[in-house]
Amino acid sequence: MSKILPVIFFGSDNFSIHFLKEFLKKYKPLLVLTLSPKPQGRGLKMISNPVFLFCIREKINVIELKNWQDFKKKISLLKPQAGIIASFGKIIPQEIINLFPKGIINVHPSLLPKYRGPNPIRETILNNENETGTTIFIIDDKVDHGPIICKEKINLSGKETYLELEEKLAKLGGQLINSIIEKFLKNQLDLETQNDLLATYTKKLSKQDGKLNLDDDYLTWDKKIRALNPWPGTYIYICSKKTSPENSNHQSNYKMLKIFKVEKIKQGDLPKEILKTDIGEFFEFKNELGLRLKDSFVFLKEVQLEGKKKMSGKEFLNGFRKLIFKR
RNA sequence: CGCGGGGUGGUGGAGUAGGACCACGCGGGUCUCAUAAGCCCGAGACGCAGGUGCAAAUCCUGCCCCCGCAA
Repeated sequence: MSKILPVIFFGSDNFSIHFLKEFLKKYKPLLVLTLSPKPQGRGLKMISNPVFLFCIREKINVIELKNWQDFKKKISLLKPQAGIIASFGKIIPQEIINLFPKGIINVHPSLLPKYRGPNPIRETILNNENETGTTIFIIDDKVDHGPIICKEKINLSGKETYLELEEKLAKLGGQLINSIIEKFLKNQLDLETQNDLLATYTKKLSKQDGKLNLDDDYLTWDKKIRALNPWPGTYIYICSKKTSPENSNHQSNYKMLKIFKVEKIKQGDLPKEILKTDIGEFFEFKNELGLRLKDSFVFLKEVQLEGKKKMSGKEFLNGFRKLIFKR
């Protein structure tokens, strides 16, 4: 049986859900607060937050944040001791923080003070770090800045994708919280101030950051593909005109081709003609779609053309062979 | 009513009114020392419902489904 703790949980995405799954093995929060649905997706439909749906399914008290005033009333009813945040997506006003006698603690997927800010997991992969971890700290008035309760390191193999690492770090966060929360509520923990001199910051990413260049090397592609999927996505542009595109390179002649998975080919396995392929050119080998990069040859294993479904490189080749080898 | 693309054999595509085509896969045959090879033969499809036309995959109307962008 889970023990009910006098805490309120704040979360709004998959990281929060992975965390919650771990947390719920031992405890239950008084309440989960998530963000209210906003118009999104195709047709701007209202779609409930995944955390909201998760809590309904797990039969946990959950409310959507309408405004902070309403939430204050909720707090005065429930009288929580502390708050726990895992990827909430909104800054909590100081006024609200003050209503929690023990404060609010945050689960952050990096080894603070490194990788503060909104994208620690993605940037960790992009920078090819060989270690990362999860940090539990108490929030204050600056982003990811408060005193640290505990942190735990994990080693990276260089093969992790965003989704894998997100799940792993969230789970670790749950385990850490489970091991300290009761002591925390009894004020039995020592805190460690962050050394701001060692701090690094991550920035918001945009679609633009997912662009892959045909003349980049394999490592760059690999890092981006692992770090930037499913969002913001990694892609190249290919010419979509069937007949001689030479007379015009107008933008409408190009379509975005998302690239989800590539696989490096040993050069020794390739025949001579293919080794002569120019950088950035496609080729066909053993019924698979290949692409020559700056320093290597890869198979495109999983791709998606604008407006089409995600498909294997092989399937893409079946239909778009003429488009790709028009020359 | 945010913008846009699309539903064609098992898979991915071409095809804007009159023989449904291509690639891969599948079945059979054949060639080779051999092949994720070649050659021959074959099965199998136009999302649903109406409408216009001598004739509809193609034009019109309604519905269902899939997807990209933007946020």
